[in-house]
Amino acid sequence: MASYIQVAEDDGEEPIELPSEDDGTLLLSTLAAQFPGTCGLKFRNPETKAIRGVRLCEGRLHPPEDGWGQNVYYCVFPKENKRKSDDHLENSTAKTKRMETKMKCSDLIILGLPWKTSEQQLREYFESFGEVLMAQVKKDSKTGQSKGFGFIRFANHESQIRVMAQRHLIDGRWCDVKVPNSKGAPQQVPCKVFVGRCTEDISADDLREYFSKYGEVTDVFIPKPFRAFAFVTFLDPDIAQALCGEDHIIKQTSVHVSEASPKSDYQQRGYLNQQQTGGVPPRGGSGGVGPGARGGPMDKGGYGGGYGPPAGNGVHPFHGGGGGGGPGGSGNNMGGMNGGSPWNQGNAARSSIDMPNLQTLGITGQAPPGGQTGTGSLTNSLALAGINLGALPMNHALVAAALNQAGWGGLIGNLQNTNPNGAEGGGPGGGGFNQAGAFGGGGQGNANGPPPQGPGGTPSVGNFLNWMSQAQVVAAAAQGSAGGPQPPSAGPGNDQAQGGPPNGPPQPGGPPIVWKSRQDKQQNFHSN
DNA sequence: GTTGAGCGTT
Repeated sequence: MASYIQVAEDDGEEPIELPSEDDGTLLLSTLAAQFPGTCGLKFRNPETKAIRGVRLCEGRLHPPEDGWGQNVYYCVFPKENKRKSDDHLENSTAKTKRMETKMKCSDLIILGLPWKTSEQQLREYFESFGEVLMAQVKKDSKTGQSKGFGFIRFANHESQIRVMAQRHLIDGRWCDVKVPNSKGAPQQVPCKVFVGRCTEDISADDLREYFSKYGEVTDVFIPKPFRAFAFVTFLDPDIAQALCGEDHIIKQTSVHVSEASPKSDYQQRGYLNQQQTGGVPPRGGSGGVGPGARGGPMDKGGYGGGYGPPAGNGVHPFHGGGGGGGPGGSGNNMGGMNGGSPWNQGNAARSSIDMPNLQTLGITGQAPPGGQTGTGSLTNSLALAGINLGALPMNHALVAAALNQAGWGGLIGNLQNTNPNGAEGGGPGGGGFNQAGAFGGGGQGNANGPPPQGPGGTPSVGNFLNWMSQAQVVAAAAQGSAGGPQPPSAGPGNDQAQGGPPNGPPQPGGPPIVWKSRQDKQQNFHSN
C-alpha cells in the first residue's frame, strides 16, 4: 500500500510523485534517484506558514506527524559553505576549524556486491548520491567473473559521507561501503553535539532548522521535562566537531554548543596513544545507563539487541565493558555490544559519554551569588555532603559521571541522610570508571525508588543525580534514532526512537526474520 | 557452472 508523495525540486517546479515504503517513510535513495544530490526534504507548514524540515534518519525520510498528506515537498540540497551572516557570536577558531573541514574524497570500497552487478550498474546506483568519478567492479582476470567487490569515487565529499553513512541495497544484496582497509567503522568522530543554555521555547524544530544551515541534521533531542539543554546530531561529524565551542543565537537566546562526548578529556589523559587510524572509535563502554543496559524498552534504544562484534570486555580501556549496573541497573550486559558495534553511531546506550559539562547548565563549582539559602543547587547540596566540586581537579562532567557510576550517589545520599532509596544502585555494578577506562562499566544509580526529596523541600543530591540520570536515560533512549547505518534486518531492539512502527526487513513485505548470519540475511534478499 | 570474507592485474 505504497502511497505517493509529491516532491518538487524547488518552488514553482512541477512535482514528481515518489512512492513511500510500507512503513510510511520515503527512502532518501528513492528521492535521490529523481533529484540527484538531494540531501533532504522540506515543506511549508500550512498552519505556521513556516518552512519545516522533514526528519531524515538512516536514509529514510519520515512523514510529518499527520502523515505526508497533500503537501508538496521540496528538495534540500547541500549548502556549499553558504553561510548566513547572522552569526555574530561566532568564535573565530571554530570558524577556522570548520574551514579546515576536510573535503577530500577517497576511493571507497563496496563489499558484498552481487556477482552479476556490472560497473555500469554500480555507477548508476551511486550516481543518485552525487557525481561519480570512478566505478570499478573487481573481476577475475581470466574468467571475467566479478569478485564481489568494487571501488567507487565521488566528486564531492558530501556524497561520500552520505554513502558511507548507510548500507546499500544493490541488485538485491546489502553492501557495505567503506574507506578501504579501514576496519569498517564508518564514523570516527561523534556526530552529536550538546547544546546548552536552551530555553523552553526553543523547540526541536527550531534547533533543527537553525543548525541545518551548517549541515544535515539527523536528529534533535530535547529531554523532557525541560532540562535547558538538547542534543543535535549531524550527518557529518566534521560539522558537529566544528560547531563545538561556539555560541549561537536561537530565538534570541544564546545557546552554547559543546561536545556531547568528553573525548578531549581522555585524550588529554593520554589514553589515545594507541588509537588506530580508521578503527573503531574508542568509545566508552556504554555501560549502565540507557535502555539497553537497563533492560528498558528496546523500541527506544536503537540497537540494544546487539548487532556487530562485541567489543566490551573490560580490558581495553576504551571498550570498557558494559557494566550493566548494580541494583538499579538490572542491565542485560549489552553495553559492550553497543559500544563496539559498527552501527553505534546512534549510540543507543551511551551514558556518561553524553554528559555535558555542568558549566553549560549554569552549575559551577563556586558558591552561587546572592547568598540565597536553600536553593538546592548542586553546589549547596554537595557542600552539605562535604564535597566541593570546584576543588576537584576534574572536569565537572566527569565528576558527575563518577558520582553516578561509582555509586557515590548512594554515599552522598547516606551522608545527607536523605532518602537512600532513590540513590541506590550503581555501586556494585560499577567499577568501570577506574578499571575499564574513563567511562566503561558503571551501573545506573537512582534507577529505583522515588525521587529523593531532601528535608524542607530542598532538592537533595540524590535528587540531582536522579535528575541527571533521567536526562541521560532519555537522552540515550533518543539517540537510537541518530545517525548510524542500519543493519538490514529489524530484529528486536532495532526500532526507531521516535516510536514509529518497527522497521521491517528493508524490502517490503514479509514477516520479521531472525537472522542467523550475514549469509542468511543476504540470501533472504536474493530476488531470484 | 559453485562462493560471500575481504581490500584494488593494469
